[in-house]
Amino acid sequence: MREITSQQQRVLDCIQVYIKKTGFPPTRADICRELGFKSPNSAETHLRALEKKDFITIESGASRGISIKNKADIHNGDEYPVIGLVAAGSPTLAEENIERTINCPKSFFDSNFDYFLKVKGLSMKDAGIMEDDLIAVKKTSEVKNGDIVIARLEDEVTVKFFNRKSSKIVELEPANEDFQNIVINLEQDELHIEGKSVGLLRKN
Amino acid sequence: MREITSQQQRVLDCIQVYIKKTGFPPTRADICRELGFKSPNSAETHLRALEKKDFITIESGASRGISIKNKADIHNGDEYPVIGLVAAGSPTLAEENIERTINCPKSFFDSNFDYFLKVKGLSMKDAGIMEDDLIAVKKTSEVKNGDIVIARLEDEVTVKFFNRKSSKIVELEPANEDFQNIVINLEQDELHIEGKSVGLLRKN
DNA sequence: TATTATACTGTATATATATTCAGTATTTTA
DNA sequence: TAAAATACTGAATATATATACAGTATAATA
Repeated sequence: MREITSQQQRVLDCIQVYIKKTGFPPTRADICRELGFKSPNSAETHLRALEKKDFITIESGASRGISIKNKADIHNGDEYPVIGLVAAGSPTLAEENIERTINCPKSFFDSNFDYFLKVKGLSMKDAGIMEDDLIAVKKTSEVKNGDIVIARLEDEVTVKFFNRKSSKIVELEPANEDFQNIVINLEQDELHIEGKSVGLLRKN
Repeated sequence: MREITSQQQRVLDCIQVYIKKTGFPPTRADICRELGFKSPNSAETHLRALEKKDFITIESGASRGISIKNKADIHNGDEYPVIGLVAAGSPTLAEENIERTINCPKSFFDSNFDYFLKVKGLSMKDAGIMEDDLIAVKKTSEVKNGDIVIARLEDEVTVKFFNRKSSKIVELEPANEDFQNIVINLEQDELHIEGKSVGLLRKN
């Protein structure tokens, strides 16, 4: 895909600033006013270019129907996405999995983290992790025994204690006597470590 | 100022959800579609009421010119004190009890809160409250059965479930079978409710 | 070298949208 | 007890807005 041009960047910035200032996106006329264009079609063509390059979406027929994409990427500030325990193997931070975002200082937990994961079930209840709790997840595959990890087994995402038994055996251990350990033979089964828990947040 | 009504709350929520979903505010017709109104004027009057009560601003003449207020409150965070479970009967928020402070948005938990309380012991472990967890405490004496309360009995501060048995009997119930209920006869013993838990924060 | 993308002006228009006016009915406040 | 607020339906309309069409010009591709 072609790179964004400087003028298109100006238009994109203009949209962002406008939303920040007013709370809603600009019209073609608004963009012209902000950037000094004399024809609404100037804004229109730039918008269509930005849409083609996947920086924005344009809702057809709707006034001010501009929406800026890649909001998940812009969490370098302090808006952290909250995602559910997605079963499907879709990339965890995909837009459609983000339930909402939480405003939170970067250094809120001792280690930097990337997103909040909403807990389903009680398999970790003895570790004080209850249903609907939000686990602060740091994306990493470097985990050690005893860490609470977010693991993906085929299409299922699960939160468990990590315990490496040998070079090829890993056990995922729940903290609830009603649940069984999950034993994984790395030669047969695929285990993907999404990250580990660095904190927890509960609202009640 | 008059309180927000339930219907106005529905409209406000609808706007919030719509913006979250699409990236731009709804039209009057959109609100009608979402909430089942049959006349755009239904949405219009609700919007004007919300504007009057200062929940939103409406840009005159602009399409989708709705902006939700109070975003400033969300962004200017505050320093909240962390205090230990102090045994002595000194005022809880006395300077010497403050271990440190945590920077956190005001509306971080659903209800406003006043300080973080660092948990000692495991008497509430089945409620997912572990040692060294930080409970977000809202200072209030208005609690109802089932609330997790911060109570002071003589010189001891404790966190338990609140259960009023009768006009003079209150039980403080732990969430751990190794602990006993604390039965308080209000005619004999003094019970002071410091506040209730509105959330929890764990760093690990 | 032909084609496509970029970067605009200028005009026109169907329709999306805010907004007013006219009603009805219930609840809340003064 | 009268006035105001709430909670709607239904119709009408001025205008805000997206969007197509007709041009001009330059730079980047293929």
